[in-house]
Amino acid sequence: MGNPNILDDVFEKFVNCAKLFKDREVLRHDYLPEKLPHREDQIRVLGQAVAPVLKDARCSNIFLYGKTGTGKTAVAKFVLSHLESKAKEYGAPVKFCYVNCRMTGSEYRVFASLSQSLGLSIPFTGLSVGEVFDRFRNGLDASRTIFIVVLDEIDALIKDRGDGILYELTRINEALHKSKVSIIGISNDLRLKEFLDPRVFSSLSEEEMVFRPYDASELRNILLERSKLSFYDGCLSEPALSICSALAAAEHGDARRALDLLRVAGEVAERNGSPLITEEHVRDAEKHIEHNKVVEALKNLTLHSKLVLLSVYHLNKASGTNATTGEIYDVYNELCGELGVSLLTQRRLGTLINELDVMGLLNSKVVSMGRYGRTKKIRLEISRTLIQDVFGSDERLSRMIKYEPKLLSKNTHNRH
DNA sequence: CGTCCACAGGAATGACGGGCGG
DNA sequence: CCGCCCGTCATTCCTGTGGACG
Repeated sequence: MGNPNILDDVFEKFVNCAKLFKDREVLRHDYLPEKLPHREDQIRVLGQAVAPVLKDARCSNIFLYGKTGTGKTAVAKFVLSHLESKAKEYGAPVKFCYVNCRMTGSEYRVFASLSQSLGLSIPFTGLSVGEVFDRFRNGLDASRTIFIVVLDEIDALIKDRGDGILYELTRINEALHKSKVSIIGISNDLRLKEFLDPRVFSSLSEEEMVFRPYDASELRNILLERSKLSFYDGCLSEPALSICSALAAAEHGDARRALDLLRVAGEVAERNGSPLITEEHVRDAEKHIEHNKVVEALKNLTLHSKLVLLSVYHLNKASGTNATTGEIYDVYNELCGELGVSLLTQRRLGTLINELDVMGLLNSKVVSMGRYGRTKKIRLEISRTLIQDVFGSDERLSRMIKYEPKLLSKNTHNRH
């Protein structure tokens, strides 16, 4: 078989080159450090807010706002884990449950997850939401605890499912005799209140905390702390550290982003056999991360979404101008015909286009062409070559890349 | 100034695979 | 095994609309 020397080389290089990583885990964003620099105030305030539970009282419901990577989740977990150990010390019957609403996905699973943390077993599916809620309530009351529910990324749940779950939760205390519930809501979206029933909102944010984005120097400190744990001494160059924090600061002060950059930069450096992480490696890392995200997104699309993208691909190439929904539908129709695939409605196509827009693969904006109607102008947001690269490996799709839609030639009645 | 195009995008309603309790 | 409910994807039907044209 083949040529073992090649692999030998790779392994050899890996083992021999200076090791950079002491502990890679530290740079993951779900790692909870012992210190959260620049969040001392928030920790203190949140700590004060939840402290009453140690004296058997319910604490206020609290809402944490802030963009991604501003430390909301970290602060909440940090405070609660300390609270938990304090509670043990005092023998206070406190329990908490952390749920990430976006990951969890639905009301049903949120309640299932809450119930499980109480030791109740809830089937994956099969029950009505009401039934799960009842079981949760009963189980909770029986457990005689003060229960703190952390609902992270709550905006994701509310935006497409409404505030029913929160309404139920805010009222649950009325039905409890031996237990109490407090809610800590975490939202990335500052406009969340607009989506909420005002009654729910006011009961939910008895207290509010806003997390400002980190600035470059704060990010720098955070990275410095973590890099001490994750890399061996002297492996990280000053300029690399600075550029990491600057890049992440430019992107709404996202610490998560900064940590990702640093970790990937480390991996790049390691692969290059460099004993030092340099500015260059960080820049490579930036491209790398972006590229990977897009490729992953492209690969995971459904066939129809891919065909929509390809339709835009063809239209943009042919006319040089932006495509409209109608044109896309025509070309998409043709591609489906070529592949012998049943086609979706135009209505459905509209939502697919919006989804692709949100993912940043397309750019669409509504424009009115007056007498000639109202539509969306759609443009590809990613390079054509990337589409060719990713879709080219699929036999059917690569045929559709080469295919020249007939409609393009006769469909040249473009005004203005 | 009203008309009317070419859609946008909300609401209601299936169809369907998965999974439950009984 | 049946009847039921879940969540997801899709269709059907629908009302809404910015602005160039006449």
